This record gives sequence, C-alpha cells and structure tokens, in this order.
Amino acid sequence: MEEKSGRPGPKRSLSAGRIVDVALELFDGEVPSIRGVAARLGVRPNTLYTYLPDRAALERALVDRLLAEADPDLLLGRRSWRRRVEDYACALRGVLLRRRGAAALLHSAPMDGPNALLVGERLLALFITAGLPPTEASRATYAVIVQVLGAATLTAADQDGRSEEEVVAARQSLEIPAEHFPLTAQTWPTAATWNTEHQFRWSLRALLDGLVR
Amino acid sequence: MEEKSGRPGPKRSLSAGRIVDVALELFDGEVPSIRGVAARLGVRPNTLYTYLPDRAALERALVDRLLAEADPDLLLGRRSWRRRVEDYACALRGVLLRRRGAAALLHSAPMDGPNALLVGERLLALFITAGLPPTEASRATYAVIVQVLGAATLTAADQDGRSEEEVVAARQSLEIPAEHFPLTAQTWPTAATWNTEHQFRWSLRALLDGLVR
DNA sequence: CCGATCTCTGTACGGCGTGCAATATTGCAC
DNA sequence: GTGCAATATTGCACGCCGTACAGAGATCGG
Repeated sequence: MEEKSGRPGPKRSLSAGRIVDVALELFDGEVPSIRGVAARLGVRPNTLYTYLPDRAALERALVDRLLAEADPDLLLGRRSWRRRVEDYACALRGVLLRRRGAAALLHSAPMDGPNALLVGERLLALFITAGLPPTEASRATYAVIVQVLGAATLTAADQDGRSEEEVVAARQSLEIPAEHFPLTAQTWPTAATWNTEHQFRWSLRALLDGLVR
Repeated sequence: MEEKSGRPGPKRSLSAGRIVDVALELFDGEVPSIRGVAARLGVRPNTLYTYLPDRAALERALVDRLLAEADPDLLLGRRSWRRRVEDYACALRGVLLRRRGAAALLHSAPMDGPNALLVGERLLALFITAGLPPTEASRATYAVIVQVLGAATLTAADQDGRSEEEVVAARQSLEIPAEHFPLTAQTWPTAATWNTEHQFRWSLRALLDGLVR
C-alpha cells in the first residue's frame, strides 16, 4: 500500500530523518561524529552515506531542526508586535542555549531552509504591521536575526553549561585592571550581566526602538 | 645581554608568538592544524606542545591577534562618536571577512584578551560621551559588539570567498515560492543585499539610534 | 666535569571523514 | 520460478587529526 516505488534492492533500514533524530539526541555542544551516530544506530559508519552526501548535510539538516524547536507561532497572535518578536526571540535563545553549540552551528551555515523562510516571512509581516515600508522591513528583519543569533552565540560560548547565576558570579569576580581600563572596571557589575536574558531583552528592545524610530 | 634566565637545556628554536604568526599566515577559513603549522615551521608536531598547552590555546591566541588587525585607534579622534563607532565596526567587519572563518572563531570564545578589553573601554567612553549613564553605556557596548560580530559571522558564512557582488547576484536569482512566502518574495531584492556593507551600516545605525533614543 | 633541566624527536594510540570493491538482498521481466 | 539489474550495507583502507610518552641530545649551575 504505502510501499514506495518498485525499485529493487534491499529495504532501507534507516532514513535521513531518523539519522537527524539521533544526531539531535546525541547533540551536546558539538555535532556528533558520523561514526558516533552510526554506532548509536547499530550500523557501520558508511551506511549513513546512503542517506546523506556528507557530514555537512547532516549539519545543515540539524540547523533546520534546531530552528524548528522554537515555536514560530509565537510570532502570531494578537499581542503587540514587539511582544511577539521578543517572545519568539527569547524562545529561540532558550533553545540555542539549552543545546550548547547550536548557536554557533546556526551561525555557520546560510539559513535558507523552510523553517528559516517561515520565520523571516513572519518577522517581515510584523515590521510591515509596525508601519515600516517593505524595504526597511526586510532590513529590520535581518538586523533582528543578527542580534538574536549573535547574542545567543556569544552567550553560549561564555556559558558552557553553567547556569546564568554561575556565569554572572564568575564574571563578577574577575579582576579588571582599573589603571588601564577605568570605565570598564567601574561598570563591571553591569558587564557581568551581559549574558543574561535581561540584557538580551534590553538590547533587543533598543534595536527595535531604533528600527521603528 | 638579552639572554633570559640561566636555565639549562637547549635554546628554544621557536616561540609562542612565532607559532601564532605562521598560524595566522596559514589561516584560511579555518584554524590550521597543529601538524600543518608544525610542518610549515619545519618541526615535528609535538614540538609545538612546548609552547602551547593545546590547540585551544592556539585558537585563543589567534582570536586576540585577529582582533588587533582592526585598528582600535579608529575609536579615537575628533569625529562624531557615531562616526567612530561606524568606522571601527566596518574595519573589524572587513578584517573578519578577509579572513574567512575568523568571525566564527571570534564568536566561539569569550573575548577577554587585552585587545578585547581595550575596544570595550573605548566603546564605553563613546557612549558615555553620547550622554548615556554608565550602566546603559555598558549594555550598549555589548549590544554593538553582538551586532558587529553577528553580522560579520553570518556574512562570512554566506560569502565563502566570493565578492559582495557575486553574493548579491547569487541570492537575487534564488527562487522564493511566492505562494508560501509572499512578503519574502516581494522584498527579496532587498534581502539579496543583506550581507552587504551597506546593510551592515544601516543596521548599526538603527541600533545606535535605539541605544541613544 | 656532573647532574639537573629543558627541547625536540620517534613512535604510537585512538579518533575522524569517507572512497571503493565485495556481498547480500530485493523487485521486475520473462 | 528464474535470472537480472538495482540497491543497501559491509569490510577494509587511506590519510588526516590531536596528543601522550619515553628517550636523546643540548645546555646550564655547581
């Protein structure tokens, strides 16, 4: 019934989707190795090459999956457009921080998967709602993507598995040579919170202010 | 005369600095391998471990070198503070794009080297000049860093060695399914220019507007 | 001159991505 | 049913990678 085409050869024991599934499951800070994924699937490494051209394809597929873990429907609804952008951005940030290293991955490949397009479309709609002409709305969309991914990547690198409180405490106790960097030393209590969700929201709000000024 | 301490053992044939030198020279999209650097130095790979604890240390050292390639003095002078931020940001972007992959590298390690601190201090001073209270100036500094590194990283990933014109042309000829993403399709000519310096400056200006609103 | 100390090398281990030929399995045409 | 062509999976191999470890040679203070 649901047998696909009448092509000869043995049945496939896997699928690209299943491979990405377990790669995602194994994902922890880094994209798992081909051999690691194969081992978890109880299969020789080369078997994966039946389903994927190379490791880069696995990475690309992972990017799209990860993007889908933040619910794009947060960009819909009847809340204010700013609220929706903020909520979605925070959700995405959360996903990228929980999956350590995911941010760097997202950042390393051009995002042209279907999920990326969907998010772009909805951001675009939001900015047009906010009164921007289409051209500026497009630019604003990219600016927001940059800010969200950039912040998530830096925070993920700095965090490295620790909780937000631990990271702040660790930074707070850093010694800044006040004779060379007086302003930095003076404002260091704030700089210690650079990688918090609070700072994330603050930056995002500032950017949105500037975009619709 | 300049002989260091009277410590036994043969003279060192290298130095950490020299290693970073040739690593930078060999850098092209990715941090060169330990073995590659050693080969270029005419030495066995393990020799490098006399000067560096591990490969991560090489990466960290490279980050600081790369950061220094954009002249921090661009943040000084008597031009308007906005102009200085913009000029420095563009210079840094240029460095990160010329050295493909450098952006991702900068982004993957917490930046706490001396060069990073210097840049931070000067940005801080600029925002205080602009009238922000110290706490907000600190936050603004980070927001700018995020935007610059984020944009450079995404652009570097998308560019992959091609010129700006080639990238724009390639994106322009992409087919966007208008029935699913009407707004995206409509504004695609703009989206094709997302990774240009022009868009970079536009986003940065918007962010600065929002920061000092 | 001795012994301590340090640099550099030889060798090796375990991991990686992946190319290639062989093997086993299947569906289709006859 | 039988043979054929297409296919999935494997075994093996290659050339990379980072780096641990022990030993050889150089260079110093005493």
